[in-house]
Amino acid sequence: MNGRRPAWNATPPDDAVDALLVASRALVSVAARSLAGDEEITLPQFRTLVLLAGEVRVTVTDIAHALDIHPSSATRLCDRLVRKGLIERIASQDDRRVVEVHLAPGGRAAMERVTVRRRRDLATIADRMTDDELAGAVKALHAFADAAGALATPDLWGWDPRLPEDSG
Amino acid sequence: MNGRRPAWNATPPDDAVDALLVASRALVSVAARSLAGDEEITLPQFRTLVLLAGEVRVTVTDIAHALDIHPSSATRLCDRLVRKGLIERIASQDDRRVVEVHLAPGGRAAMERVTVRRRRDLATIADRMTDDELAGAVKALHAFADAAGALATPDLWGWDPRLPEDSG
DNA sequence: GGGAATGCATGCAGAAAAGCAATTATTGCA
DNA sequence: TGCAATAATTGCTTTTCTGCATGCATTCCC
Repeated sequence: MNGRRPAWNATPPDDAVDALLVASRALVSVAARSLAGDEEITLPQFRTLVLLAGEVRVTVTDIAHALDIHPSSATRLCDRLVRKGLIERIASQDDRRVVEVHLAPGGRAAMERVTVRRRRDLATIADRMTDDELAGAVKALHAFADAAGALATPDLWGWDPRLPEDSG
Repeated sequence: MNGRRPAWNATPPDDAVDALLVASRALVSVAARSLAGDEEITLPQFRTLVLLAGEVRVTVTDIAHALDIHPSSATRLCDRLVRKGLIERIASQDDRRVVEVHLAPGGRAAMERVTVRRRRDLATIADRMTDDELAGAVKALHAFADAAGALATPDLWGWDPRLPEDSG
C-alpha cells in the first residue's frame, strides 16, 4: 500500500514474486557456498559484517534486531567476531550503556575475501547469460536492492508493521 | 568461456556482477529471516528440502555435494530431518549401497510454510518497485535462475572445473 | 573369485548458535 | 531522590553443524 505502484494495482503479481523466490534460492546457494569454502566465517557472522559495513553506527541491539536474534546471542556473536579480530567494541560517548560495534581492519579484509569468492561464482553464472538478459537483470536487481535496502535499515526490519512479526 | 556471450566479450562486466552481489545480500537477508521466524528449520536443512523438491532422485552423496559438506555431515543432516518427519530414506533398488532421500509430506508442508513467509517478505519489497522494474526483474531473474540452475545440478556443483574448489 | 572402489553409517569431538534467567551499569522520568 | 526502563553481559543449557577416522555392505572390474 505504501509502494510506488498505483492503487488500482496494489499487489505485485504472483509470477513476479515467484521469480524473486527462485532467484533468491539460487543466490542463497551461491552465498552459502562462498562462505563454506572460506576461512571459518559463518552466515550470521558475515551478515553482521555486512551490517557493519553499511551503517555508520551499529549497536549490539541493532545486530540483534537485524538478525532477529536474542540480544545475548548478539553479544556472543560479537564475542566470536572480536576474538577473530574482525570487529571492535567501542563504548558509546552519548550513552555509556551502549556499545558500538565497528568493523576492524581484519573484518574488512575478510569481507573482501568472501566477496571476491562470491563475485567469482556470480560471474560464472552471469557468463551463461546473454548481454540482454544480463542488462535486464542488472537494472532489475538494482531496483530490487534499492527497495530491499529501504526496508533493511535497523529502524524498519523486525518491528515494522509492514512485515508482521509472526503471522505465518 | 563456455557461456552464451560472444567471444569478443567473454567476461561479464563488473557492474553486472556488482548488482548480483548487492541483490544477493538483500535476498540472503530475506531468506534468513523467513527461516528464523519459522519452526526450527535451519538453513542447511532448508537447502536440503529445496534440493529434494527440485530433483527426482537425490542420494546422501548428492546432498553432501550440493551443500559442499562431508558425507557424514549429510548423513547427520538427514538423521535430523528424518527425526522431524520432513524426509524419508528409501533404499535404492538399483544399487543397494545407495540411499535415496525423498521429501516426506511433512517436509513438503514445512517448505510451504517457509515459502509463504518468504513470498510475503518478497512481495513487500516488490511492492516498492514500479511495474516496469518488476516486469524487467521477472524476465531477468528467470534467465538468472536458469543460468544458476544449470550449474546447480549435483553433476556440476562441487567438482566442476568452472568453479575451482578452493582458489580463493 | 578377489581386491579396489563406492555409498553410507557410527563413534568421537569441537565450534557455533540460540534462548532464558539473572545481573550490572546507566539513563530517564516523576 | 528514587524507581522504572534500557543496554549489554554472563551463566547455563540445548541443538545443530561440521569434520575425521573407522567400519560395513555392496558393486565394479581385472
